[in-house]
Amino acid sequence: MTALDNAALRAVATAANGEQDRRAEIYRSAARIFHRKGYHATSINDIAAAVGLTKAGLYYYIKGKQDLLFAIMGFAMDQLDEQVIEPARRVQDPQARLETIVARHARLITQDSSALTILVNELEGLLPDDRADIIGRQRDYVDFIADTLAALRDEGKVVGLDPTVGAFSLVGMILWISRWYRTDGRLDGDEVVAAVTRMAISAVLSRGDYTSAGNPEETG
Amino acid sequence: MTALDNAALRAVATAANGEQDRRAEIYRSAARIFHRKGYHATSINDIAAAVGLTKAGLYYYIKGKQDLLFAIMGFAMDQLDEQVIEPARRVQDPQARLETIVARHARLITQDSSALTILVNELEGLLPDDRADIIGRQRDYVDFIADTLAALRDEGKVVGLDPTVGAFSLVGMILWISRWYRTDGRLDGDEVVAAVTRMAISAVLSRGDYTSAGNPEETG
DNA sequence: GCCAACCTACCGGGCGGTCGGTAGACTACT
DNA sequence: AGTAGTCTACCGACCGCCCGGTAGGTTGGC
Repeated sequence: MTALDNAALRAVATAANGEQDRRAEIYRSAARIFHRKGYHATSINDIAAAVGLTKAGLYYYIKGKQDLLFAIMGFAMDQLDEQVIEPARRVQDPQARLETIVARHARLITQDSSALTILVNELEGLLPDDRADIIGRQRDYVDFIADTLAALRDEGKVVGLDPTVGAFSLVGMILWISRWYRTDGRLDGDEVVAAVTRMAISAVLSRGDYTSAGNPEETG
Repeated sequence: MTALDNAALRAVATAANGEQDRRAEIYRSAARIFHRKGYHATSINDIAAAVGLTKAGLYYYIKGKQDLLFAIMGFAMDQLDEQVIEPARRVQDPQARLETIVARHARLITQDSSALTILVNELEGLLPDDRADIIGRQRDYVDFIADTLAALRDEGKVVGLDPTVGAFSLVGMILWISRWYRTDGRLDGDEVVAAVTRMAISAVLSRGDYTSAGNPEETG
């Protein structure tokens, strides 16, 4: 029964896909499950079952649970490099560049948040060397945004905002999308991306007439 | 040796504290470790060792790992209710109320982010009933912010921003603080709170002269 | 003598990971 | 055409370890 089902599924999969992207299917499934349950709460058996293999069978394709995690995070970081950082680097005007960063990052998340969310939530599951690698790449990304904010400050468009704090805050706003955005929700992906991008730009650009509403009790 | 050390530590602790806030010390330690390593990666032994007990000794005070987590999250949610929501409810003016929410929530995080961070990161470690409880209280909080944004929209201070998206985005910005803020960093807690509050308000308030910098390549 | 506040020793179970296979497709040689 | 060998893609069974949790003490202060 189960053997037959598995054989049937495998036949379909083989027909649909090429032949050796079975490994890709494993990474995709693992990312989905890590995203849903968390790295530590996910067992190798969970992943094996999700791709129709036994645990031992799965180990034919992967080296271990930690390598699986590192590979997923590396993939996510590559996505960020290729789909966000590189395109944004080609935009000269700082404000347009910032819009590119936010919009592209947000769009990646609305399209498939698994790997990108794991990237920020499961750092402590990595081996020290791997963690250092990923953290370094993440810091580069934040620095890139901070540099863009510094350029806006030099243009006079941003006043009184620490570029690093600004960069972190924007990143937080963007990453949080994966926690509340639902594909079948009231707004579609493009609307969410547009709304968040508008907020992000508005958050950093100075407005000449800004004044606090004042808050008498906010002193203790 | 170890027994002596433990006894010494206990003596000091007993002298310093009252008598039955040993339980509070356990919750505080557990929150700190859950925050650092994550719930699933933390063993009962880790917590026991941190408070100078054996595992069995720890079970004299707690009912189980899951109850410990739920208690911590409940405590964090209580903090949010008492230190953020209730004070903000007493502020009538919508903009001042939003400033109160952001500033107070951000300040809680810069002061001690453990419980509040666990509150958002370890939901899937809870039993279904407990999870439903916490999620409900979290939703109430987001709705409270969204209502405040809706009030600002009615005043004409916010234009074209979906209150729910706005609320989620602000929450994301605030929660992310716990990931980058360091007590010994360049900026102190008050500066961070002020900067984030200013950004949050600026993010939602409309500016008459806003125009996108335009982004030709951002169409595919 | 009693009770709060612990301890040592243990339990069943699930974990990541490995070992020794083997069915079957595909070649290689006769 | 037959058959021996080889390699890919898996599986069942197992390992040692550590987990959350418990049973049954022991001890020291009242």
